[in-house]
This record gives sequence, C-alpha cells and structure tokens, in this order.
Amino acid sequence: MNYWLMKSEPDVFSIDDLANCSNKTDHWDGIRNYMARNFMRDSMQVGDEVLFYHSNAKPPHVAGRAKITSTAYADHTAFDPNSKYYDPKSDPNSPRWVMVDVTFVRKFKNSVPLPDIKANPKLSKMMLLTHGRLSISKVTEDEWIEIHQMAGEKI
DNA sequence: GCCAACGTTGGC
DNA sequence: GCCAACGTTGGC
Repeated sequence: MNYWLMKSEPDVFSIDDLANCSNKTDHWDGIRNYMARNFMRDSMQVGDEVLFYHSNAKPPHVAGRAKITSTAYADHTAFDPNSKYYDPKSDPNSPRWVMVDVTFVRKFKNSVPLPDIKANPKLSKMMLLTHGRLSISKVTEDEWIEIHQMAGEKI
C-alpha cells in the first residue's frame, strides 16, 4: 500500500467534480511526464491512498482524499488527434502514456494550504515541495498522518 | 500575468 | 551525447 499526492487544477477538475462522477470515479488522463507515468505504471496499486491537491488555487491546498481503484492502462487521449493530450508518438500497440482510475473518498472540512505545508518542519522533505512541478508525487506514511492532523481529519 | 524551474526536443 | 532553445507547470 502506497500514499500519493495528485495535483489537479480545480478550475479544470476539482475534488467536487470527482465526487460527482459516476461511481465517484474517473480516469486520471493527460499525464505527460515520465516520472509521474512511472509511478502510475510501476508502483500504483489498487487500494493506494491519495491526497487530492488543488494546484493553481489561491492558495494551493490539499483538498481531500481519494484512492486508486485500477492499475495503469493505456491513456487513450494520447491516440486522439482532437485531444489536447494527443501524442502522435504514442503507439496504440505500445502506449507511451498510461492512466489509472481514481475514486473519491472524502473532502476535508479544512483543506491544508500550501503555505502551512511549507511552514511545517515535519513536511520539509515532502516530494510536493522538493519536486515542485511534478503532478504525481509520493507521500510517506508520516507525511500522510501529519497532513491529516493539520486538516483535523481522522486517518 | 510574470517568471523561475525544469523537462523535452532537436541540431550539431 | 551535448546543450541551447523551447514549452509547460505552477507558485506568487
């Protein structure tokens, strides 16, 4: 079992959007970064826990929780010339990009703002902070617990 | 809206 | 295989 943090711009796809999806589940398409892809392809397992992070918000914040409900499979948007995520180099017979299914768990009553995360010495090594632009990052168990404490949420 | 960080591309 | 140019992310 692993812990992850996954970023989404709330104007594009928020945690409320996820909660309103059929079965509260959507596929996490459009990842076009190799490190993030490798996390999905090589490490993510069904049942992994996810911090749902709102990037480009004011301030950016951890908004709630989700979980991984599929292993990685081909990101079909890479094959669609009309998609903004189209990648002609992704061969359907050997897909370059993958996605996973993510299911809503709950929204935090008190989201955890990025400035608070930065100010917390226990979180100084969080991948969120050390790999600023990575859209999927790993979270340690200690960090997972700490974020929940800051949100006033049960584990 | 700016711009720093940084990953990717492509010429050589 | 180097590295400059370029594009994107995402905080501010």
